[in-house]
Amino acid sequence: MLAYSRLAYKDHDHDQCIVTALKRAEAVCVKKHVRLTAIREHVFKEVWSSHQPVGAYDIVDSLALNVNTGKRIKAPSVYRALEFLMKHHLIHRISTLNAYIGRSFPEKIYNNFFLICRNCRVTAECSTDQINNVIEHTAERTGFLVEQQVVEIIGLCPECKKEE
Amino acid sequence: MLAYSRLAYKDHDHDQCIVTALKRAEAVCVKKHVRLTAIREHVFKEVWSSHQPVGAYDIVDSLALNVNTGKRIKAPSVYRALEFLMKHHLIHRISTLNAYIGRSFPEKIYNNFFLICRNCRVTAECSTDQINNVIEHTAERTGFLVEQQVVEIIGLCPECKKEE
DNA sequence: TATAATTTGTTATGTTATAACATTATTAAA
DNA sequence: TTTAATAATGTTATAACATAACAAATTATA
Repeated sequence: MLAYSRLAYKDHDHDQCIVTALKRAEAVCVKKHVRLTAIREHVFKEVWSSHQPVGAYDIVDSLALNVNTGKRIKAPSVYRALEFLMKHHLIHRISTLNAYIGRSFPEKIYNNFFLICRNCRVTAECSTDQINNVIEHTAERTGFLVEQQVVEIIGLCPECKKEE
Repeated sequence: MLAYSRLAYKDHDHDQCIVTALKRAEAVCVKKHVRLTAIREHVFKEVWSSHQPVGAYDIVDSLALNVNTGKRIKAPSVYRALEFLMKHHLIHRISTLNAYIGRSFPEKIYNNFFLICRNCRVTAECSTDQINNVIEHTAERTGFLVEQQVVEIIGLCPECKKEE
């Protein structure tokens, strides 16, 4: 079965995406007894601000001022928040873009991959067991133990394909 | 069919790997009427100096002095050489390590992936049509046009697996 | 040889990420 | 409910990776 973040390619009420994602994140944090602090929540929302991966320094810039103290939030704080969000499987890092994107399938932690549009940068997350199986199977034959997968497909999304 | 760079995991005469790779690179350059200049050859050999991906600044450091002029080869020169080698499919960039590694299958340009040991960093290149097919097939179902693939598997190589 | 095209040198800077240590906030224990 | 432990954040500095812009030298071609 193939699941992917279809909304990425469609007009939609993106605020709703953010609200939903945030609710899920809150639930995860409650369940795990970890804290979704103000900074972490801000960073999470910035990551979720679109279906394009967001760079760490974009987040630094857009956060600009700490709402509580009026001080500028600096890179290490943002990276710490990203690290926290990664650790708890709330976001992904897109290796080929050095950027971060929200998780579309919080329940499917491992076998996901990404379709990254080289034109508009919109990035869809896909989830299918097939790719996982092939990777596991081929790796096993070489005696390699798979722990983590980075599968990033670069090309043209359905919208940008039309225009070429 | 699965092909992978088995030697990466075995004791072997690595100088032979370098010699073979260099010969192939020379042949490619002759065929394409492009120049494998001194710098490019040095960079190529450094990339091939082991079965672990090599960082650009490792190359800068190890090149140290230009054999011809006695001047230090600086980052831009190394990056240009890497760019050239990438363009002509003579090396790969490993996205998750920001590092470069020689191509094991010069003839198989697209559907390759990597098994990267998180312990010793030894990286084996694999070539199989299966993974390619799955990716193509799944992407197509979403209307996405695949142009490039980054498939990097992180885990433990056969040797390091034993020791854990 | 003159001209164009390619390659390299050089300086500076942009971009991404983390180390190290001080301070503050929160939680848990006494 | 003060006290101690833990977690989170602030702050400064720098490491690591990469490229822009322009000058000089080298190589190919007319």
